Amino acid sequence: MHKWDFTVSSPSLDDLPTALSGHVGYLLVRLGKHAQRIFTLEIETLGLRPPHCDILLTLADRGAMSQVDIAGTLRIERAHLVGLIDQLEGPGLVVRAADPNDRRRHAVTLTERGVGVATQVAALAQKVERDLLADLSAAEVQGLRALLRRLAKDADEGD
Amino acid sequence: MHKWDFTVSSPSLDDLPTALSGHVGYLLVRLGKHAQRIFTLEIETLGLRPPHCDILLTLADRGAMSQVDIAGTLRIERAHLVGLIDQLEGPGLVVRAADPNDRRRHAVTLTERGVGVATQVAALAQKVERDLLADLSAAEVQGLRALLRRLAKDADEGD
DNA sequence: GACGATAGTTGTGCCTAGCAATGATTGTCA
DNA sequence: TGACAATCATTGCTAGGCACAACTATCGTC
Repeated sequence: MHKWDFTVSSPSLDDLPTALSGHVGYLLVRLGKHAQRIFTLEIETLGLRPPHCDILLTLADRGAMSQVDIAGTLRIERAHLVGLIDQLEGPGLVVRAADPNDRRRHAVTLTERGVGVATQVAALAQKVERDLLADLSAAEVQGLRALLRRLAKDADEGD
Repeated sequence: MHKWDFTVSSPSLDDLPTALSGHVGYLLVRLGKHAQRIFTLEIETLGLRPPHCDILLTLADRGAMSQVDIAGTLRIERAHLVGLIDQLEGPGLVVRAADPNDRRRHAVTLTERGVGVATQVAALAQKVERDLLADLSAAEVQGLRALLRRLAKDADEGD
């Protein structure tokens, strides 16, 4: 005889102590990791990881930027950015150009190919967004986004 | 003459391309990391890291649990849990006991000291929660929590 | 009693993140 | 003009989080 005849359902939120699942902070951490995970799987086919995509989308929106500016905008360490830009420059998605006004700076710019990949990334991000918010109404999504934006702004000011 | 007389304000959400800041997914990732970061700083004084606290709070709520159950509830790898339990057993916050019914299992239980620390952790979590949600009304917090809970539940079912 | 499944453990590798230090360049100020 | 602090990109080091494979001991099934 089986000791347990029912299949053990994957533990859901209901199994969590309210000391965890009742906290917005914990939910944010958990959902943030989940969103990161499914996005990572989605962009795997492009040979990119999340920070690469953040950089591509930022450059697509802003045009040329120095590495300090990119790092500041995306809250990435300058030091890490070096390798990330290298990995984007390898396949020819971005180029580093010397800034004539300030020879310490490298102006990072999207190539034509980079623009194309950025477009694909944006499409995949939209897909992830739809999957993530499938069960919410348009009004709920709008309200959620507004609240999260306020929290994010508060967090930025707190630094 | 200074080239820039104004101090460069820390880049906020307004500096982000809407391709990023307009996505709930991106906001969740960013806020999740932020919540994790301030909580980590808060519990540093206890010599603990976030996963330790998750375990302590879960055990405080559930009583004795096997390591697989803990791992399943908290979505932590069994393998990773081994070291975490070790680190909690070292200072005497939990104990591993042999389960008489199943000698493969180790029943992990809070010690008296563990119960005390779990209480401190819960208090710090409350503090972080207040800081994080300082600018939201009670009704907004409630609405936000409800939406996040639904998303978390969807995410669990999707696995 | 043989066999597959489960629990705990060990090890490996990748990604993320923070901090220190260096060389080149720039802006400031005496 | 020249000394000096600050800035930019880079390299190196350290550590946590996470996923996966493999091993041993034990359990449940047949």
